[in-house]
Amino acid sequence: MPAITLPDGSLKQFDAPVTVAAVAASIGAGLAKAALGARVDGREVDTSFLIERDCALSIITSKDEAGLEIIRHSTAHLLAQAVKQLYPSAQVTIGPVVDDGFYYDFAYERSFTPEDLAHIEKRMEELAEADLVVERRLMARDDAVDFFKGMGEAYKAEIIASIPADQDISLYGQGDFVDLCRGPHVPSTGRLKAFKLTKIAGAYWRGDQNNEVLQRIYGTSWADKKDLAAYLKRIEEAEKRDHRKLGRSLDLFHFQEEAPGMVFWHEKGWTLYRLVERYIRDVCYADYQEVHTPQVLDRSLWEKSGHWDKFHDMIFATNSENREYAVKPMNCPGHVQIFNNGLRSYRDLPFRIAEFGIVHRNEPSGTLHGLMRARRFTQDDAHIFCAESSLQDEVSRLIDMTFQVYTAFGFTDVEVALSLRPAQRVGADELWDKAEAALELALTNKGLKFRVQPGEGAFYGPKIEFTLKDCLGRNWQCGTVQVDFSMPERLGAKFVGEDGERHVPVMIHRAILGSMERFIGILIEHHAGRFPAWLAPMQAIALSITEHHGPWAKEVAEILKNQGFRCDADLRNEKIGLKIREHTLQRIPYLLVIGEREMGNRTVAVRAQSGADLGELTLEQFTERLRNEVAQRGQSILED
RNA sequence: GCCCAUAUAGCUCAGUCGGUAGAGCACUUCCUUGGUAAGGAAGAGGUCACCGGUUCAAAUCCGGUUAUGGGCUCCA
Repeated sequence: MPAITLPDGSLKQFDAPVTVAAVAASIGAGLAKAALGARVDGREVDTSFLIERDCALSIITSKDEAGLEIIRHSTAHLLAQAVKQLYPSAQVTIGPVVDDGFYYDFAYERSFTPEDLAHIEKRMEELAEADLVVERRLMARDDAVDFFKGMGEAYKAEIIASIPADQDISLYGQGDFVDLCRGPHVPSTGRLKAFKLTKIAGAYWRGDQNNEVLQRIYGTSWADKKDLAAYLKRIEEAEKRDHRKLGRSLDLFHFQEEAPGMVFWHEKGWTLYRLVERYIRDVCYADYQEVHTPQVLDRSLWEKSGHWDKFHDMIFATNSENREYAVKPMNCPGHVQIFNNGLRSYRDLPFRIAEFGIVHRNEPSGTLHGLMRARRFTQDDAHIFCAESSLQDEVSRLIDMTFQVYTAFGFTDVEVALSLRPAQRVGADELWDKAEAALELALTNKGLKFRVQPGEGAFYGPKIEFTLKDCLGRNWQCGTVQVDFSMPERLGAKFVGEDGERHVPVMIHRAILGSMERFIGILIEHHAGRFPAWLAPMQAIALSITEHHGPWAKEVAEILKNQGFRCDADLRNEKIGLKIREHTLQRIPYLLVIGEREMGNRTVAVRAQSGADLGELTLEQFTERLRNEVAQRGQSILED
């Protein structure tokens, strides 16, 4: 006789075991229609689930995030069913839910084409239209293995075989299709109303590049057509902020075939770059010695550091006069040379050196991605040589610094991860224990949420990683703090301790932005090219209404430039409407319109990026406003 | 590096069945001297990414290379 507690606290009594669907129906016809699944004492189940005991129940509908996941997961099954019907020799593998959608991986003798995708989608619509009932059943593991093997589904059988032997396996069937699945799923395929297949891609079986390539089909699925349309619109809008598009339209940079993965910075892009660089120099290098080390170093140094062994595939090597060189892929060995140049005392620690270090890495061709993943990039790199005892304090300061900087540039959505010791590593376990504990404690003390990634650390030490998102929500690692037990030793770094003996320092590698290029790419997308005044390559432009007003427009631009503002004048013989349109599209923060009245009063009519009319201002009034805005950079520096 | 797709004027893109290339914007010149998101006219501009093949004939079909885009793997 189950007594069911509903989310509002009310109690429902039943005389006999009931299904979730029946409970939903007893509450209301609308809910019965909307129910996709339920949470029974926290566990997600289907609407067909039979409730036999007292429990807490909440019905899941498409309004819940969990409901959307059920819809997406079921749409993945619908995809698999359609593929099996159209291409019977295709084998199914896995089909999980991802952000905003799902994918399904198939093994098939050829690649799917965009035309195939259209056929598949059409078949999915037919299957949804048919409103097939989705049924769950249990099977013993070994029986399930035989069952799928019998169907020729080798991959499924392999997956099931890796599940512990004593566990039962749940299968979901709809029409002629059966799939291994934990569930829950929608009660029938008619609940899937708004989906679209979006792309085809290759993906390695079990994510291992030594395995065969499967055909992955991505799709998106929503509660209704309106949500689907909104999603597609959102993606379309996001694509407009793509830094590669804005890089061209705002004349910031370009790439070309002769230098794949290497940026040609144009004047405006380089101005932005230098503004970012200046900020980092002011804020992050204050307690550091800024240095600069050679771009090309003898190969033997890279062999000694261990980089040659580990990274020679991506090192650009060169030789000249019978010597072999490597273009530096990292700055650390160079920095160790500076530390080693002279005898260091414990009194010199922590010894902090920083460099805007230009590195070249011959990244695999398929991984390049505009500014985000380049072959030549600049790290806001620094290395701290310190005693083990000050490790935690240094790390703690670095975390503060990282958040201070991200906040100043307008980023609040920062993900933090802690990567721990990998299987292959150097250094004693006690060292790793201490270093991992120091990093973890530093993060915990800040009250930060972070993801722990076991086995993901560098071979030389654990690391903290900070990631930011691009316009399509893809994560890019930017800042990093890494502890290194290996390189100081390998490259002979030593200091004289209080005891008069030589000791090997611990080395911390850290970058706040990570890569200037990547960070600027994300910055462009984050602001959609509409930079705050302190970052805008061009802060204001004086627009003459007719050629007659040119002299004052020119003078305005000169006066502002002399005060250190980034300003220009547009004196072309064009209508003011055109000039406003063009410079608005160029995302210049302030347009200074100059006509008869302004020339007479020695003023400017100010129009903001937003289109807002700020009225007629004297140059003193305007520059005060601009100066205040630029000073916000300073404010974000001061806020701790 | 792997899978798929793409590459036509400075940019965005058409180009049917294989018959030697088109638009809009930008550019140049001229007209227009104007008040908050495109004034008008004319002109110029392409070895259809590159290399090879098929064909009487290739932007178009086939193969290769390079680059780019989306994923995978890897990475800041």
